[in-house]
This record gives sequence, C-alpha cells and structure tokens, in this order.
Amino acid sequence: MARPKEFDQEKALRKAIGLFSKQGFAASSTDDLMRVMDIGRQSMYDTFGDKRALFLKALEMYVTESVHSINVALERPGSALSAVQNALEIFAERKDLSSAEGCMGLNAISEFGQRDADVTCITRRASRLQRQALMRVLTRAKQEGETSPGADLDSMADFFESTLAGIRMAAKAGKSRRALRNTAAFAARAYMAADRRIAPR
Amino acid sequence: MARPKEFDQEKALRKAIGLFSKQGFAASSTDDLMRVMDIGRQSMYDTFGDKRALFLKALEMYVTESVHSINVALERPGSALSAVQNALEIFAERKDLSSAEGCMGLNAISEFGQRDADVTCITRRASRLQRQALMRVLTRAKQEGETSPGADLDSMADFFESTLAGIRMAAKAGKSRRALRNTAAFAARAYMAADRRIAPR
DNA sequence: CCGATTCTGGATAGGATAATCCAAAATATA
DNA sequence: TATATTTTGGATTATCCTATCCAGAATCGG
Repeated sequence: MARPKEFDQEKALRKAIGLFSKQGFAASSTDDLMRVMDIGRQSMYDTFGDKRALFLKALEMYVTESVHSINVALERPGSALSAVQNALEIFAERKDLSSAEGCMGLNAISEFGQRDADVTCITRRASRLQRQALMRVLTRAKQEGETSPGADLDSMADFFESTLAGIRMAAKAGKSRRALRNTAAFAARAYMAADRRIAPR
Repeated sequence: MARPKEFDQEKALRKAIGLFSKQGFAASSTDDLMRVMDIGRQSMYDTFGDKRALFLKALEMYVTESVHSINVALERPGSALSAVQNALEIFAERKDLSSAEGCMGLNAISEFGQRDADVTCITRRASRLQRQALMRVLTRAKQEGETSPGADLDSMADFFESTLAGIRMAAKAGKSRRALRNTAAFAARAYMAADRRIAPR
C-alpha cells in the first residue's frame, strides 16, 4: 500500500477555520493557510481541493458544530422557556466569541452576501436546522402554557436568531465578555417578559 | 486657474460605499471601483488617494450618516422609551438593509476585526457617539420614571446595540423585510417589558 | 527487499491587481 | 487668445496570488 497521511485532516480544518474566521476568504492566502495548517502545499490541494473547496469544507464543519451546540442547549429537558434562556446565556460564554476570531458563519455571510450559491446553501441549511429546533422548543413552551396562547412564535424565533447574531457581532466588535453576558441576560429576561404583550397574528 | 473637477466627490463616495458594502474591501478591485464611481483611474487616485484611503473615507462617511440617522430618532421629543422603540422600528425600514448591500460598518468590523487601527478608530468613534445619545435618552427615561429606579442602563444600551447589529445581519442573511420588522417590534416591546425585571447593579 | 503511494519542498506558469506614468484633450482665468 | 491646471484614458511596472508541476525522500504492505 501507500504511505498514510501524516496530518490530522480534522485538526487541519480547524486551523483553517481559525484563519478564515480572522481574515475572511479573500484575505487568507494559500501561503497563510499552509502555514497555519502546518501542511505542504501539495497535501493541501490533494486533500481539500482548491482554496474555495477548502473554505466550503471549513464553513460546513464550523456551522454544523455551531448549530449543534446551540441545539443541544435548546433541547435541554425541563422548562422550555428556561432552555431558551439558558441557551442564550451559554452562548454568551462561547470561547470562539472574540474580537480575534469571530463567527465564521457570519463572516461568510458578510463577505459573500447571497451571491455565492454554495456558501448560501451551507449557511441556510444550518440556519434551517437551528430554526427547527427553536420552533420545537417554542411550540412546546406554548403547549405547556409557558407563553400566552396567542404568542407569535415566528417573531420570537426571529428575535432569538437576531439576538445571537447581535452577540456575535458585539464580540467581533471587541465588546467585553461582561457586556456579552449582560446582553444575553437582558435578552433572556426580555424574552420571557415580552411574549405576554405580543398580539396574535 | 484650472479646470474644475467634473464629478461630484460625494456622489462618487456613495457609489464606492455601495460597492464596498456589497463586496468588502479585499474583493473590490480598483477597476470595479472606477467603474461604479464612473471616474478615471487618475481622478480616483488624485482625489481619494489609494484604495485603502478611499475605503476609510467611505467608511467614515457611511458610519457618520448611519449613526446620525439613528440618533435623530433617539432624540425625538416626547416619551423617552417611545423614542427608543420608535428608533428600532424606523431602523428596520432602512433601505440600505438588504442582502445585496448590507451595513458597511459591520462588514468592515467583520473583515478587519480589531486588527486595523484606522478602521477601528472610525467605527469606535461612531459607536461612541451612538452610545452617548442612547445613554442620554435612557437616563431621561429613568429620570422621568419610565423605567424602574434601579434599571441597569448599561445593559439596556448593550442590548439595544446588539439588536441593531442583529437586524443588520438578518438583512444581510436575506431575511424578509417583514421578518426585520417583526424582530424590531418584538425587541421594542421586549425592551419596555424587561427593564422592570432587571436587578440593579 | 520492492513497488506503490504519499509527503515534502521548491520551481514555475498564468493571471489578477495596485499603483504610477505619460500624453492628449478639456476648461478655467487672465 | 494664452497659460495653467485638471481630466481622461491607455500603457506600464512590479507585485502578489492561485494552482500546477516536478523530483527526491519517506513509509507502508506484500
């Protein structure tokens, strides 16, 4: 047989995620990528294809893990609304929320908008998965009487997603961990307090 | 004397803002810029300096106007909290909130993080101006008894800023105008409902 | 030990890009 | 009209970047 690959593909991808998160796609040269991934040029092209393919693989991996970690929190047993609140507060503690790294998913949306079909496909699929989990827990909250019967779950979901994005951007903008925590806590409380006042559709 | 400049610098800057908002700094070539600004290469370099200087001028103009328009809404006479709510709802209607354009300020933060001192300086100054206006109106709300006496104004301000960022990103991610409106409305109501529950520092 | 495959590293082609230079046309004031 | 300055557009240079190619070293199974 042949010589086996010497590097850990997953680890290398994580390194690439780190660089892309910092610098975005356009500003990350293949030389930079080689350096942070600590592999040869040939290995990089053989294993991941070209720079764009590498970016898509990295993005896929990032958003999958990101959404998963949020959904785990959302699916916590017990009070549904508490799970939502808790998910927000856990989110504000994530270590990848920093000015240096930032969220690769948001960066990708920021850099490509909706112009790149492949990027959009990946982010939208992830977004859909998260939305589904969110709607499940909100529906449960309604069924169990934690929200008013006429609560507008879609608006609540929009607001939740927007809050996450806001926290991510605040982190990238250099806000302190304390500020992120405050924002999440405020949103979490606001979340519970507000639904009572929302008119049904 | 000499021949006067034939193009409107401000208009040209706005065109540049449009392109940078769409594509970011790195992905906008000088050829692209010339084309959208509809001026010659020499005129561009003579008037604005190099690409980076042009970007900084465009960013400066963008964030100044953006913050100003929000602050005008925040300083509306009458109920202070209503002004805050109204500012959110007006914001959700802004025409520059679209998947195609996006917010140039957020794009810049996303692309450069805190690594570029000049970019950071511009965005931070704008952010500070907005924060000041926000704190003024929140302080007034407190003084006039619209919030609880122990309301945590800093957290409220953090939350407000985060909400704006969240709406901007939602727009860039392709959400419908309707979703943006819902998010703003929900946040606005949440905003009023929540402060009663926030513990003082 | 041998053959097959992969790794490493450097070389290189090909294209895009930023920025400068240059010369001719245009337009203001004196 | 004459002069000075700017505009315009093309040509140019030098650099950077992506991606491929190549050759020798390394490592596995048989």
